[in-house]
Amino acid sequence: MASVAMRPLVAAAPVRRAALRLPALGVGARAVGPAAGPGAAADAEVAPGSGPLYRRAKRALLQVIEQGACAPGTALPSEAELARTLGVSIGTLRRAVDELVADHVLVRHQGRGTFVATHDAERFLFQFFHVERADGRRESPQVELLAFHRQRLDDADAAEALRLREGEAVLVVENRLTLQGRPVVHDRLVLPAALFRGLTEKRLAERPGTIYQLYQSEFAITVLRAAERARAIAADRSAARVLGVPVGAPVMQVRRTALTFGDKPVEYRVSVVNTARHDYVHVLSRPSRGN
Amino acid sequence: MASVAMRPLVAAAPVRRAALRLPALGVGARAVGPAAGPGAAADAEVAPGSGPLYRRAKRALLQVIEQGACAPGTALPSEAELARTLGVSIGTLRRAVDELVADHVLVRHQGRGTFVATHDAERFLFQFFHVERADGRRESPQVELLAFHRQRLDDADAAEALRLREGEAVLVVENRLTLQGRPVVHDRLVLPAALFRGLTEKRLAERPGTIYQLYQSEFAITVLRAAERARAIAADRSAARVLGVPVGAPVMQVRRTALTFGDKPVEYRVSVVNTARHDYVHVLSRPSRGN
DNA sequence: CAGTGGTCTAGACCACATC
DNA sequence: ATGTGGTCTAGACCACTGG
Repeated sequence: MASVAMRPLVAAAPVRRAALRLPALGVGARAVGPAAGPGAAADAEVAPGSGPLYRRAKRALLQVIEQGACAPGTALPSEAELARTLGVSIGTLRRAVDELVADHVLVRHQGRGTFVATHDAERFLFQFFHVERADGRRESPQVELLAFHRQRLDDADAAEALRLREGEAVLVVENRLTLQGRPVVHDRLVLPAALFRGLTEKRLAERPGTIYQLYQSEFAITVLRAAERARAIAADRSAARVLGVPVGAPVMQVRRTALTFGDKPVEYRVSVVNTARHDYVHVLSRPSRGN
Repeated sequence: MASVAMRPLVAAAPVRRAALRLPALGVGARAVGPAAGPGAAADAEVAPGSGPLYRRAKRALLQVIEQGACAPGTALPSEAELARTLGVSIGTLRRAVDELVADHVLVRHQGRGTFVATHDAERFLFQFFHVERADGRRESPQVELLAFHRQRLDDADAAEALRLREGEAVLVVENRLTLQGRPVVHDRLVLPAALFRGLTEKRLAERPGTIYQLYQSEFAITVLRAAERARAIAADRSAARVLGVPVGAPVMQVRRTALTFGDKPVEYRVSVVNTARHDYVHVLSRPSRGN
C-alpha cells in the first residue's frame, strides 16, 4: 500500500450540509403486506412503498441522492434531523443509513457527519482495481491515454452490456496501465455518448484523478459496483504491441460492466492483463472486523 | 440455476438446540479503552476483552462455535436467552449475531432459530464456485476424482499459503470438473495431513456432497472464506490431457487459499480452467436488498 | 398455541471533531 | 461548548414456524 493521506488534502474545507426535501413516512402511511401477493415476482423488484420502514427510509434517501439533490462529498442532515424529517425513530433511520454505507452510497465520519460517497484513488484501488504484484503488494497504476474517439457501436457484447443497440453513438477510450514501470494492462472502454456529453480527449487526458472521479465530478455519474467476467486468451497483435509480450502469449481478458444507481450500466470495459508478473486477485467473502 | 429444494430433504428433523457455556460480559467487566495504547498494532489484532460490547459478544459466540461446542446445523439458544446469558441487551446481542451472519458463521431462520452455518451445494455454488457458462447460466459441476495421495510438501507456494514447511506431510487430491458434459476445470488440492487425519481415497470418492461438506462433517473444519489469485498460462501437457485442449492453449490458473476460523489456512488449491466456453466471474460489491 | 427471529421505538450516554 | 455519529438499553409489537 502506498502511504496515502486519508484526509482531504485541501483540509479545513467547511462541511457543506445539504437541505433535503424528504417525504414523511409517518406511521399512518404504513403499507403492511408480508411481501406482495401470490404470483408476484419473488425475485428482485420491490413495490416502492412496501416493505419494512427502514427500507422505505433507505429508498427515500437513495432517491434524493440519485436525483443529485446533494452532490457527492456533501454532508447529509444529521441522523437525528433525518429521522425527524422522515418521521421514523433514530434507530430505524440508522438502519437505513447502515445499508447505504454497505452499498458505498454513503460514508460516515464519527463526529463530522454522514457524506455522499465520492470516488478517489483509494476507493478505485480497493473496490475496482484487482491487479497486484505477484508478491502481493499493491500499487496505483500509471495511466497513459492511447486513443480516444467517438464512433457507432459495433460490438455486440458491449451493446448487450450497456443495453444499447448497435449503431448508437459511443465514446471509445484506450488506456495503458503501467505498474513498476512495466506495461501490464490494456483497457478499452466503451461509454454511451449520451451519458458523457462534452467529454473530449483533452479533458480526459488532463483529469486530475481516476476516471471514475471524472465521471462523478464532470458528468454526475457515480459508479457504485461492477461485474467482471475473465478468461484466458492468446495476445493478439495489438495487445502484444501495447503490453510488450509476444503475439500468442497467454494473457487475461477481463470484461467489466460498471453500474450506477438502479443497476444502470454506464461503462463497458475490456482489459487485457499481462499476468507474467502480476495476478488478478479475488477475495471470496471479506470478513467483518474484530473477530 | 438448478431447481434445488431449499429445505433439508430429510425434513422434519427436530431442531437440536445447543446449550452453551458462555462468559458473562456484564457491565462491570467493562474494558473501555479507545483502542489500545500507543505503539499498539493499529492494523489487525484486537485485545480479547476490548472494544464495543457487541464485538465482545461476537467473540464469545465465535469462541464456543469454533471450539465445536455446537456442531454445524444445530440451533443456538434463542436470542433472548443468549442476551440474558451474556448479560447484554437483546439489541446488542442481535448486533453481534448480525455480524456472524454476514461472516457466514450463523444463519437465521425467522420463527425457527439461529443455526450454525453448514456447507451445502447451494453455498458452494454461490460462495466458492465462480466458473459459469459464457451465456451467464450457472450449473453445478460434476466432479471426478483423478488422483489421491499422501506425500511430503514440495511446493513453495503451497507451503507459504498453508504456513507449513516443505517436507511436511500433505494430502494431494486431483479432481476434474465437468460442465455440460465438457471437462472445464482441473483442480489440484493440497491439504495439511495433520488436519485431515483418516481421509482416504475411498471416503473422498464416496462423499455424498461437496468437498467442503466433507471437511465439515468428517473433520470439523468449516471453510469460511478464501482468497484467489488468477493468471493466464499456457496449458502444459497434463492440463491439456485432462481438459482436452491443445498443449500451449491459453487457460486460466486460479490459486486459492481457503480459510477457517481465525483465518487459518486449511486448503491450497490450484485450478486450471478452460475458458473457451466458460468465464471466471467476479462481482465487485454485491448490493444489499431492496433499493 | 407458544416460541422464534424481525421491526420499531425513545431515550441515555460515550467518543470524536470542530470551533 | 456544541453537534455529530457510535454504542447500549428495555421494551413493544409483528411475522413466521412448529407442534
